[in-house]
Amino acid sequence: MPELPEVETMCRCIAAAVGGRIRDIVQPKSRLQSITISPPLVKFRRQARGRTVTAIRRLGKRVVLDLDDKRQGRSRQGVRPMNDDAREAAGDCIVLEPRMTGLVLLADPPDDEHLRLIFQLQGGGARHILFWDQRGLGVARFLSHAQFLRHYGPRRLGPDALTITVETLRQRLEGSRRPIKTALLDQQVLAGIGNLYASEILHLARIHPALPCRRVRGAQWSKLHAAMGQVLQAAIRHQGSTLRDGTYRIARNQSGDYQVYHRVYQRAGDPCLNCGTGKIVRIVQAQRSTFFCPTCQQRGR
DNA sequence: CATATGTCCTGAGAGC
DNA sequence: TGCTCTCAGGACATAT
Repeated sequence: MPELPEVETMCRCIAAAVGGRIRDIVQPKSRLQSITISPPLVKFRRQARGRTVTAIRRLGKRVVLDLDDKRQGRSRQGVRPMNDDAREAAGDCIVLEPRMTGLVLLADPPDDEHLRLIFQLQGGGARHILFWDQRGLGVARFLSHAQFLRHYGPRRLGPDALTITVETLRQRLEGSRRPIKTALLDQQVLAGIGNLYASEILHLARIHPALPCRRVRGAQWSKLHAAMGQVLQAAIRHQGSTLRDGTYRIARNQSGDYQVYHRVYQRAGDPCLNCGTGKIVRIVQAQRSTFFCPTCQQRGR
């Protein structure tokens, strides 16, 4: 399940595709249901053909391919630098949402049967961008700038989890009755955190996942904010987490590393690596597994 | 308005 | 062996 660190890794791995011009978009024949392509492929292809990828950005858990202006042709295009604020694009773009099992790669998909979409390129440093997705819950969208704002504007997507300030984080959550873990998963609150990293972050911050946001105290906001940065940065350094199901990979034979450093996720029954006395527990919140240490993460403090 | 639940999808694993 | 069932969860739609 690609979250911020995995999607950041994908973006870095496909950066060579910047400068490439989209020749065509091909959907391999498959016995499986098609992923969601919006607008439908015929129109998508018509709009994307001939456009140059000017930048590749991460937007929360999504990959964005910025495109040059159609009317302008290809010669005057400079390469737009990667930008921290994901909402700076001015033109059309393609957004790829990996959701549960999607991967965006330049080559070596885990297998061919789940290859969903091929963006054929010319020029630039890559021949194509591949969208591979085992379960097929992923989405590919072609969006005008106005559509992009409608889909992914500040009302739909909160500030990025890597760059949000502690003040903003606090502002957006304090007073809410929701459990802190559920709130961290809400992409309107902040973008990028999913089920795995929510558990890891709360464990590092030593906050009980069921603690209502309004009960989080002053010092805990700083701890939470710091833990978010630490966990996400470390996970990026290790190129994300490849879980037991082995779905996420950087290429066919290359896994992420960060699963080795998980302290709670999928470790129910194991001793806590902080205190050594507690056993990691699994609970269910909003239909999702949460893992935590009842000793280190008490509701009170 | 805030929060909760159902739905999509595939493959793995359990149980009979 | 081979069938059916359940489960995993990101994002969105719908319900309370």
